[in-house]
Amino acid sequence: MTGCNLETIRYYEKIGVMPEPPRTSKNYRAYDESHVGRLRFIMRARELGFTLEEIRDLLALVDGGAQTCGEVQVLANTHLDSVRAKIADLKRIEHVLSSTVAQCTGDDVPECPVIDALTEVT
Amino acid sequence: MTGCNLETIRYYEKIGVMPEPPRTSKNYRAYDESHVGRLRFIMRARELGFTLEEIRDLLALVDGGAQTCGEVQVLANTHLDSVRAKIADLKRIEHVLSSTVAQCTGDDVPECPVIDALTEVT
DNA sequence: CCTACGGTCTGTAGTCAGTACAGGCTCAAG
DNA sequence: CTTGAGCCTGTACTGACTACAGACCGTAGG
Repeated sequence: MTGCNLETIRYYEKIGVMPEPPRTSKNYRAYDESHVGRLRFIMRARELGFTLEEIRDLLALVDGGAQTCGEVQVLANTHLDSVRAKIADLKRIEHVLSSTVAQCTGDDVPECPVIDALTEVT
Repeated sequence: MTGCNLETIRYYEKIGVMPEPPRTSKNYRAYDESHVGRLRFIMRARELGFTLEEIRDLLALVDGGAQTCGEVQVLANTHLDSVRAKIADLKRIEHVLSSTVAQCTGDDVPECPVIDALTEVT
């Protein structure tokens, strides 16, 4: 229903972000709509890059039933900051790498600007 | 000399990207200039986001002594592609997240666009 | 009824790139 | 001689899963 890997769901159960569902007589997990909704919530948050720890915090607010927009906003903004920091990091890497690779001849010669950049003594 | 954590160097030795250095009579590792250069190479490559597996490949080329600019360029471009893919991913996340958070009132009310987006049934 | 094939169950081990000890040896300064 | 710091090995931990092993269960076909 959710497209989530089965073992991932059980992992979520083990670390406590998914509740333990009731069992059938044969000990099979019997999920209902509430579990599906919960799992979708987790999956969407994961897609947005939230860690399971952050998701735990979000869920704690929602489960408490007394979450406020302000509280959620703080969590989301913290995460947004870390996403932006990662983008900045990767852009810096992209810049260095692409300008170095651009100097490659790509030929069958041993001299290579990429190797030079990595070997530099400075 | 390199600023690298000691345990990290030993880890690199264990996984075979750093060579086992000769030992003193008291079994201490005795590094020389070549080790320092090697470690700096690894550290620079790590800073550029290369995985240790990719670094292993780069080092294999260099160690063979017969690396060509073309071969290195292929490895670097593959990595560059993955960096660009990550940037695109994060930008998508940044966009969704920032436009959702922008709708927050930040007030002491339970209604929250972020929670709504994560809970959506669609 | 029997068998084969797929599903679920638990539990453990592996991934990546390190970090953090525990328990022991060695070295230099005071 | 003591103290503190360095090094040694080895193991366990992180996050977010994935991949089995070995056992049980359920259904379809013969």
